[in-house]
Amino acid sequence: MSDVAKESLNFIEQIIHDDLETNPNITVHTRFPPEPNGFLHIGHVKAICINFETAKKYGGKTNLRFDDTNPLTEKTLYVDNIKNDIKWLGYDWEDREYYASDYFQQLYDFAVDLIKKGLAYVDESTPEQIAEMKGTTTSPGVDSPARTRSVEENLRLFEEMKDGKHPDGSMVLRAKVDMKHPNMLMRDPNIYRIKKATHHRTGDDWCIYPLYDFAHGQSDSIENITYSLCSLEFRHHRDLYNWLIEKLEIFPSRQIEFARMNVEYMITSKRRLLKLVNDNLVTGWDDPRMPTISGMRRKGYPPAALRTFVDKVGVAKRDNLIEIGLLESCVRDELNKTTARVMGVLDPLKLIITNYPEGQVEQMEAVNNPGDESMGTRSIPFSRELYIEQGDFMEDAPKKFFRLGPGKTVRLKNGYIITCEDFKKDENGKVVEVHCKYYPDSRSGSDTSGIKAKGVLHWVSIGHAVKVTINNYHRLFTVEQPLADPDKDFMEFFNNNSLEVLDNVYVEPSLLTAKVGERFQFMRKGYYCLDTTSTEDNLVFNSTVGLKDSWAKKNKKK
RNA sequence: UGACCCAUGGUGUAAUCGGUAACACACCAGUUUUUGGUUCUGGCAUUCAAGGUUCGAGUCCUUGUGGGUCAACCA
Repeated sequence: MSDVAKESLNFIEQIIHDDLETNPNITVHTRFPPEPNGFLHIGHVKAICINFETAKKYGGKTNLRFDDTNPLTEKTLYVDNIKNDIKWLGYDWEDREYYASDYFQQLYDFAVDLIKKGLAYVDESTPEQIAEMKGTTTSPGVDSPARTRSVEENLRLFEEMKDGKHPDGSMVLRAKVDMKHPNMLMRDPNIYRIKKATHHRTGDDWCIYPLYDFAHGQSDSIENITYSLCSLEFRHHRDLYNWLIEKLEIFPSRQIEFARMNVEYMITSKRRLLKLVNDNLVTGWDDPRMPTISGMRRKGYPPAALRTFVDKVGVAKRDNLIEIGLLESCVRDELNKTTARVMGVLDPLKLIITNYPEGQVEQMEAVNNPGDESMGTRSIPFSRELYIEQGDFMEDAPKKFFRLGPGKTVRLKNGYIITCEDFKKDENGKVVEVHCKYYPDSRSGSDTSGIKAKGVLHWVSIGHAVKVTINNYHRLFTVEQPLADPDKDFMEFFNNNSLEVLDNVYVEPSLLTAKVGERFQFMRKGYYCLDTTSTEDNLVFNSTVGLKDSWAKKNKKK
């Protein structure tokens, strides 16, 4: 059977596919170009995956290049974090770690070349004057008086700029394109400015720095990037990108733009995320509620789930709002396959098995993952006094409630079948103790009792359980699009209950050996990940995502 | 009162010389299940609008409508 089932290509792959047909010798070379001025977030994940995966698909390469042309905002600390995040996501740039700052001399030479060609000039107009002369989207701009300066003078002035003979902001180098161009970015864009600041890598070697439009495309060219894949908001820059490549006569990299993704309940604006951090509304950039890679990692999202997510989101050019459910489904799917099942009781209720011998302890064998035999088994202590969930007992249980209630019978997972015979309440009427009898011949794995129990409950043995802390995380915002309403500040939608700490949680003793970052499925509850703040005395688990809960959904509907 | 980009189900994407709407998530119903998890099965849109070209249009043309982007010595 031939597998020529035409695989559908996204529009970028289509372009590459067509290029390859005309010229099979093309090596697909992409790049991921972050500015090291902050933390990577879910939006960057898409850019990373697209650049790396596209190259991989065509046997090409992807460079990591730090776009560090603004010394005021960039730090080596961010460089290290970014590299760590990309590695964690599962991508490898091998030895191709580059910096725009590596090209400062080359870029300077390009600028000199442009001046010599009569295509760039030094302008000492103020930012206000330059803005004024730009015109508007509906009216053309006017030429700056500096536009007619001679090549010689431009050369001299530009060199003086480089030599630090002029103060910050006193003049800029502009490309001479067209002040009447319909694309505002083509109206003689600034390409070099003076900044007497210490650069995180080049120190004080330079006091003039290229602007984005004179650094990005040129760096792409220098690195022989064939496809420069970026998000749609750079569309208008492409005209300049191509103009500069043409005038400089350098390697013709091609920029292709795709739509960035918007995810429900998430924001990626650095300024706004910073506010959450500064106002201590989250514990930091790696708070598990944050949309940063470090936050999602700490929350327990597996890198493979993020990659699958981006793949399922696809690549196109239209505006989109991705349902958070898609992300969570990718996370669940991955975690379902890879995590060990354990039992933990989040809201304990004491259960006494009245006919079970006092002091007796049995080790029950439990399968770690019913879908993956290779994950093995473990043993769990079973005894007379256990904890079950408060929510698993109801005094007046409806018929469809497959859990415990007076006279009801259930199986204790990996244990015995029990029937409820009695319960105790405190002075407030709250059930505090449930009494059951068990059937000795119903032990898991060797059940000869013939009793049927529809419900299955998780539990822990009180005498053996480990008390831990759980951080239950909920959405950071109360609406899908906190930024959608122009009349309202996004903080109006901040969810003040996004963190719920449970400190009366008991888990099976096997969890004592859990490692930070390790992920588990707490049966019937959800997925949890051991947090970095865990200590030997107190394990802290972060909620990653809940299990699908059709019972809760059904009840909610009523 | 400009230029550029976009418009397929609830959501995100497919439909590769125009050939009769596919996949995933979500949802609904059922199946399986010592997790109300998982599995499996079935159900769920005629493609923004109006014209036009054509035997045939989601795909081409025209005109609308709607949405997005663009004027930092930021990237």
